Amino acid sequence: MDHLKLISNTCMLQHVRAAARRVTDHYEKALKPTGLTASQFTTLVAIARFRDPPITMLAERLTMDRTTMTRVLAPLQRRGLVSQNADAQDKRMRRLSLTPDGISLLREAEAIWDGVQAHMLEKLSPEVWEEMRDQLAKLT
Amino acid sequence: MDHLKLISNTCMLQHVRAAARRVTDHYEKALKPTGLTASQFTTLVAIARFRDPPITMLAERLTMDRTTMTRVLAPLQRRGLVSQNADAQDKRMRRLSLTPDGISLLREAEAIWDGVQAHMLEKLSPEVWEEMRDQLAKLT
DNA sequence: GACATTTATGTGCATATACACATTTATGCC
DNA sequence: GGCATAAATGTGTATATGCACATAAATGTC
Repeated sequence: MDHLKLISNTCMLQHVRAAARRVTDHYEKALKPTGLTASQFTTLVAIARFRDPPITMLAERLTMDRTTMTRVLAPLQRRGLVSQNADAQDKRMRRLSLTPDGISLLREAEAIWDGVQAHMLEKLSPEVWEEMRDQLAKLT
Repeated sequence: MDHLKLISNTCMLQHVRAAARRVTDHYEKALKPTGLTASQFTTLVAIARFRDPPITMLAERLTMDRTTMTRVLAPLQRRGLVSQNADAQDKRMRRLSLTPDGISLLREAEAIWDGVQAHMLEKLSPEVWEEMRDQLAKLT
């Protein structure tokens, strides 16, 4: 097998990114009724889970660049789903929280997630996915 | 475990995308001397491997949207690494090929790839990666 | 041979991604 | 207290990603 075929067939960069595109496609099509993108859904979940996180912490939790996080938040704030408030102690920090509309839309999206996630798990089985997730976590 | 934690911990969308960002980061930092991005490197490899492919075929091979492929090609053509030529039989098709500069830069990038890929395989082992790649391929 | 359909491609738009650089506020040290 | 440093955030720029829509060339049908 020549070198180019070796790269095509085994390159981690290519295969992990292609898988991410395919997975994104599935979830975004399902989430379409909410108008949320993949990044936006993930962000809403993280804000709800981590209770008023500042932007930098949110970015770290999602393994996302801090400045990317800022851009992802923009359409969410424009839609009135997320609000920012300066921290009382440290005025540099902007703590993020879901608005009532954000909470309500997230509930709707969570129900959709249940369905897509179940559908995706059928392709692998929950056990294989759990194992894969742990392996993916090693790619740091 | 509440629903938000379940999503955070198991969501395929989040974990596969986060892994893709991390992997991209590793490869792009290594490829920096070539000035190639992740998508650009992958694209050069595919053009070299599939011998003058038209854009749509290239996009299919890389599981990438056709219009995304068009945009990825733009900076490569601007740099004079890739050229387009209308097919002799079917004038709708634009067949892609590497220029001498493109061939030369790809050779340089391939050498870098060997190093990064080996480094990434150390995190998993080649066997685990091969298994993971096959599982990722099921996520269609 | 004319016309509807299909196929290959491009473009406008919105968001995703991250680097380099700039700004504001907090902290540490003397 | 004053100043160097660090920390949290934003902005300009370039590429990545894909949808909706548009165009041009080939193909099929009558």
